Amino acid sequence: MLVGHNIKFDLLWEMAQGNQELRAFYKRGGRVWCTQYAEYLIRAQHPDAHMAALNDLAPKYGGTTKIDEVKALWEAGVLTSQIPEDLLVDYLVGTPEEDRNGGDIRNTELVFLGQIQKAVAQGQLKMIQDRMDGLCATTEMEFNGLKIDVAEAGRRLKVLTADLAKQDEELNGFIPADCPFDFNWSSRVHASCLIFGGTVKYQKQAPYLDEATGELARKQETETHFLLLDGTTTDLAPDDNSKSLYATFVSGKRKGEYKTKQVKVLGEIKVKYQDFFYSFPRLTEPNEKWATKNTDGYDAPIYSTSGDIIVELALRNIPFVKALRSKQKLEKEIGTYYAKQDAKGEWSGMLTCVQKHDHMIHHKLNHTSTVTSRLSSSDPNGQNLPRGDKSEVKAQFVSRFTEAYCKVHGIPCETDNDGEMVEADYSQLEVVVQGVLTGDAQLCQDLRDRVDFHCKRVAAKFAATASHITYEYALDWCKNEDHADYKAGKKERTKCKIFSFQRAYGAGAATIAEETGMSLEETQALMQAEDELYPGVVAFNAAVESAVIKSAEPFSALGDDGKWKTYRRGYWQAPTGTLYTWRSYDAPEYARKRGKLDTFNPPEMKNYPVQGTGGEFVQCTGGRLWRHFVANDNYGGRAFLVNTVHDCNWADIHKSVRDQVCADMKRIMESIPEIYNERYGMNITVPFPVEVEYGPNMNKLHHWVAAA
DNA sequence: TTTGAATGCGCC
DNA sequence: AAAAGGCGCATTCAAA
Repeated sequence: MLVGHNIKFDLLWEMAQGNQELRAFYKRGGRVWCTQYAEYLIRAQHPDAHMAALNDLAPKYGGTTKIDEVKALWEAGVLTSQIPEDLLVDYLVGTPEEDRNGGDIRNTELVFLGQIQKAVAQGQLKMIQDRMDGLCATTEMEFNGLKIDVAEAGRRLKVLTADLAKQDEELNGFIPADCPFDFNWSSRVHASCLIFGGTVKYQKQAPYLDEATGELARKQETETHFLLLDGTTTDLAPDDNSKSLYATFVSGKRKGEYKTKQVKVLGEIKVKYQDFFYSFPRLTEPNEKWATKNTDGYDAPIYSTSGDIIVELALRNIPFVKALRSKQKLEKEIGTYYAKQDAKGEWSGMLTCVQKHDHMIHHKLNHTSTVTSRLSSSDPNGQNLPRGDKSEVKAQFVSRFTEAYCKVHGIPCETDNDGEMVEADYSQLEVVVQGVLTGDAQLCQDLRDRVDFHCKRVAAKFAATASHITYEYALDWCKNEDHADYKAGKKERTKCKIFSFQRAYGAGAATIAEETGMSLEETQALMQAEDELYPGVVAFNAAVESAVIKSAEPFSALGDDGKWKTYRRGYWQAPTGTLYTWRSYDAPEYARKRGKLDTFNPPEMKNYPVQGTGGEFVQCTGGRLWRHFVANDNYGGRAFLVNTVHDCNWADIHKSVRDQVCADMKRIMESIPEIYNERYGMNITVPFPVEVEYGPNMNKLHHWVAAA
């Protein structure tokens, strides 16, 4: 076993050096243990344990703190190879006084040994081991990286930029001609004032009154004047009539020359930045719930101009809102997923992460940054790329198996790019996980029957209200395009789909009614039907809540009002061993009156177990996938794992291994019941169906079907 | 000029 | 009588 703190860093270094021993080590069953990751899991993903430093952990496990000298050199940008060797040795294994049994390595060892004890005591060892293989998988994904079609990105960026210019031109026609400041449609203040009326405060350089004189302030300048005999001065040059009034030198080197004097005079009118106000008339009535915390120049509320509000305004025939919505979308897409230069010339956006020499992006997959044990991604975030129905960004993500690449690596090649991208997704992962965790008999049966949950809810909704319909009828109504009233059925299904997600995680009837457009009564009826249909879910949520309250310990924290108060922190442990923790928050006013000062947040308690366990399953099978790829030498260098997004894995493959890779990914990812029933003694009775897609880029994927 | 809060939006 | 959750990144704006 290789043990290290944030070991991904060291593994990536070794891989970049071309260390072949590492692969051999893995092949013979070698494992890793990251003390940073283990600490995070042992502490139930408590925010304090996110990306913890070894320096902070070591003293808690009987170790020492790092030698500051080395740390200081690193922070100053000195390369390790440039640091004196004896200093590095002291840093790594301790000083001679410590018998060379100290330093970073001893600290890591102490932390590791302590963590093993804790993990065993808390029933977390298997879970941590499985996640460590998942860590190897993401390390491999980061190392492999994502290939970007830079030419395609450039073409798309040009099109988007031209479109944006068009929207800007249209929008600029709606700025009042007398607007005295630089109107910015991206400014929430400007947009709100223009649409809903309001006063923009802007700064401009302008003259001002001098407090001492009451006159316009002016610069002071000095001028050279002629001195007159009466002691006054003048800027007029002497002429024949006036020269007798001017003073002259009567002796010395300058004898006969006119005397001069430096005098202070009022110069140009001074200006300074001052606040000015410009009011816009109201074009349309704002909804008071759109008010933000911000105010305009006269302290009136600024209203949100976010996407959904702009969409709502479009129904009111406001002439420019369509262009404004287009601009918002284009700026988001260009700025976040392509590239943009700000006023200072700084570049931002995803394309700034593309390596110039090989057009690869090596994104980060972070294991210790969420409270639910999910992964996060950054630099760039590979987990929030716009979907294909929204944007073409994903078309930039292509295969690395170009003709040139194949030539270098001795892989046969028939076209200019023989590669394909593969995405393997769990279907409805969180619903499946809810079945596993709650054990609800009906939910599990429905999952085994591969029921369409949204259609089932459509049926339940109508069963609970006036007209009764069967599940079979709902299925036909909502999904059969030939059904006489298919359009209405599809709409009903969409509403129920929104309902499902909101309901599952604790949204209130009011929120759901608002979101789905259903009436409050309709929503409540559906919620009740749901509880009756799946009583195990209700019981499970109650059990989590009672475990949290039972385990809760007090702690102090700053409240919303800036005062230190006592809150509670409680825990719940999943059957896999993963721990979850929640803190309480200030109770609402009515509860405080009855002496209840703090409460736990039910939506958080409902959400973490499902979201976290889903993430855990994906990481576990990610580890299995990685082991499989290692054992097969990445299919002879023809397939690479490259990304994971909460319920899916991506691979970059040569088409010659497509069927094999797709079949293997599907089989391994679907093996969750076998893994957890054997290794964890669980009793999972529901399938984890995986759909596999492949295609020339991540925006053009087709379903893969196993050969008969 | 830098920093942090607020807002908004991309994904699951 | 309250409550979908989890992220990362970009922009604006006010304060330091």
